[in-house]
Amino acid sequence: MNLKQLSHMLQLSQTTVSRALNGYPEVNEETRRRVVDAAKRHGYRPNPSARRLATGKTGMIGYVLPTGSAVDIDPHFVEFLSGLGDYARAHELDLVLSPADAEEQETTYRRIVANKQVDAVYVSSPRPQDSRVALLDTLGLPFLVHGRSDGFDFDYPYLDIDNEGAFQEATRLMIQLGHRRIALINGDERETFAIHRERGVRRALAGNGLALPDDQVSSTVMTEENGYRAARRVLEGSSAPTAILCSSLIMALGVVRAVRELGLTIPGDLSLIAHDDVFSWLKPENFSVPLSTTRSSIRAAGARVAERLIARLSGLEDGARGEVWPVDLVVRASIAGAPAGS
Amino acid sequence: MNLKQLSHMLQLSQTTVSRALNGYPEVNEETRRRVVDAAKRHGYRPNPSARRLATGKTGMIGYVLPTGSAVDIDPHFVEFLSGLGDYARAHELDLVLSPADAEEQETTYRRIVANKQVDAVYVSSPRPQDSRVALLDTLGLPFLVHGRSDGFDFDYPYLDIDNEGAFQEATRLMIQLGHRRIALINGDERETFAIHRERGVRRALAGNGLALPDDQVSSTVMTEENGYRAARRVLEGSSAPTAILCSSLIMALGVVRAVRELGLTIPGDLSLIAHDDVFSWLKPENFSVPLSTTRSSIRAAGARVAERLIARLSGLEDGARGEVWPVDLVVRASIAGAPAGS
DNA sequence: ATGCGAAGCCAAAGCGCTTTGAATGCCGGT
DNA sequence: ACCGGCATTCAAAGCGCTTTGGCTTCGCAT
Repeated sequence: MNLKQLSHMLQLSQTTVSRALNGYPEVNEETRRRVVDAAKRHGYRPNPSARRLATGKTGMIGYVLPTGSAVDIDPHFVEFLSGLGDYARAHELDLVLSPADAEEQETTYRRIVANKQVDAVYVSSPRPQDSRVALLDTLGLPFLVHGRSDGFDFDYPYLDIDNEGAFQEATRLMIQLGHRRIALINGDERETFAIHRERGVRRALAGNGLALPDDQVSSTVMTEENGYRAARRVLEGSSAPTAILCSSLIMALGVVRAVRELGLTIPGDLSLIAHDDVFSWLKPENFSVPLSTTRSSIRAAGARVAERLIARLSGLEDGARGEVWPVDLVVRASIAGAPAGS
Repeated sequence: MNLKQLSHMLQLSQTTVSRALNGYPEVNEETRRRVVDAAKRHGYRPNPSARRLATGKTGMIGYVLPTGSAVDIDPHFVEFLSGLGDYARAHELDLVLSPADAEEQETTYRRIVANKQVDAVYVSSPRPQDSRVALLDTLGLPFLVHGRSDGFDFDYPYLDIDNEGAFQEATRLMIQLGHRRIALINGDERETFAIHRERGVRRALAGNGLALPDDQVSSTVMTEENGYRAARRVLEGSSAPTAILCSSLIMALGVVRAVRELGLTIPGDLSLIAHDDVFSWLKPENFSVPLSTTRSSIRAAGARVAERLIARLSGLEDGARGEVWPVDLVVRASIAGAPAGS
């Protein structure tokens, strides 16, 4: 059943039927009712390919997926996707993943713009002065950044959490508990979130006349193994920390392993706070010593990104609004006062 | 730059240019060269929307993403996606994710077929007699199943690993080590892979005159917490197992936690083998006691699925071939002879 | 009576490609 | 000299929608 058949059946022109269905004003309400009704009864659905060709709108949002044999997609991605999909579903909005060489994403972005493959894209894991943001801005493709890219002289729409505030808060708490030697086990230092978190830690320390020595901070891809290595390094160093801030639950697994291997205990010898993106398959309360966390649901962020993207496509949202979510600090058993004599 | 402009520039008809570019035989080789050359020089790329409308082909593959507030996308998905994307990238093949209510995927499948949104789809986490497989078969949309769906009287294309063989092998090894009470901590029992794994365990046990009591098997969503609970349950039961087979590394984390809490040791009191889908962020060799595993890279499977899908679209693969990969059994420190007197 | 704007509808022209059906020129065969 | 056949090429007809520009009709002010 296509438009031609439907309009013929209704004894109307395609123009009128099309307009009736798309909510244009220049059609009699009575007529519109007839049309809408008939369309529903016959299960008419406009052919998206045709509509696309005519309007240039695709009804899809895109994401350029960095790939490569050496590239591992972050497990956070899937959680984000859950939220995004959950929201998008209600709007029958599909998501197009365009795989690209991680080192050469620009051509892919250009391609999807030239081909008008999607109406908008979202960008994740941004870095300062992220080239993708600059590119999208000049290409004019609507986009939304999950995270933030500092250092631009123009505004752009983003959704981020208050990484700096969260880690500042967590650090401050450690300090209040008497900790003086605090280490940071962070994510990839090239990414904005990691930079913000480190800044938060430094701020809190500086506010109390303390510092974060370079050898007390590690910035690597967030795997269990890297968490373990970083923890061993600092804990076996000459001035072992009494508190550690960690950027992910997965790294925290490694930290806990290192602590155990060294015969130390949490929170007796070491206090630990990690960031929790909220996974269903790994929960901080289920660590052998329940983990204190800075918590923010990445899934909720996914839903919000979908929501804003959809708003933007339907013209409800414009401008380049940045949105920053506060982060919860959840205290559990993994922190305590600094060990005496430290 | 569109076809019209290009053909005008070449003083040729759109027909000929189109044919030259698409490799049709009825065009002079000399002409073809000219056309191809000019197209490249001017960076001409056929508009996919137009091509789609004309041919019905989209150049995209699809995946119906089950969503819902209670639905958690499996972290395995992202690893699979890495492989898929990595392969698809080389072919400029995009992937369309269509979110659907987990309980009502059929309408979504029907929609993407009716709209001709993709050329083929892949299906994952199949169950026996999976309705999606039956549906796709009748709808005539090319598809490939990652995993297997037993119980159909027709053939369909799939890529699966030998779950039964892997767990049979692992169980047999436990038996050879003297274990007699073996428990299974499995994934969702409704999914084929879990059924096959359980079957593998039972086969091996039966082959040695042993059985798998119902209270020694647990089948739940593969989270750390569920692994922990299942482990506690069996280990605190009246006839605690001396060996456990576990369906995922994440669950194994929970098992290890339970073991530790109960004051037991691996492999002294308990031998453990888990299935490893190969994640970059959590490796079996990094468990406090290195974990023996049945290993199969889900990422490689993703790449292979992409490869076969592409072959199918270009007409290179037909038929309904099932492909089953063997699984490696990797022995590490987590297994040992059954404790004396057990 | 005349003019005019608003409401409502329509025919037809795209969107940019593929593909059908036909035309042209050139060859060897009879 | 004439014809069927092959190699090339082209004009035009879709694909199914949106949108432009126009055409009626009707009510109301002039």
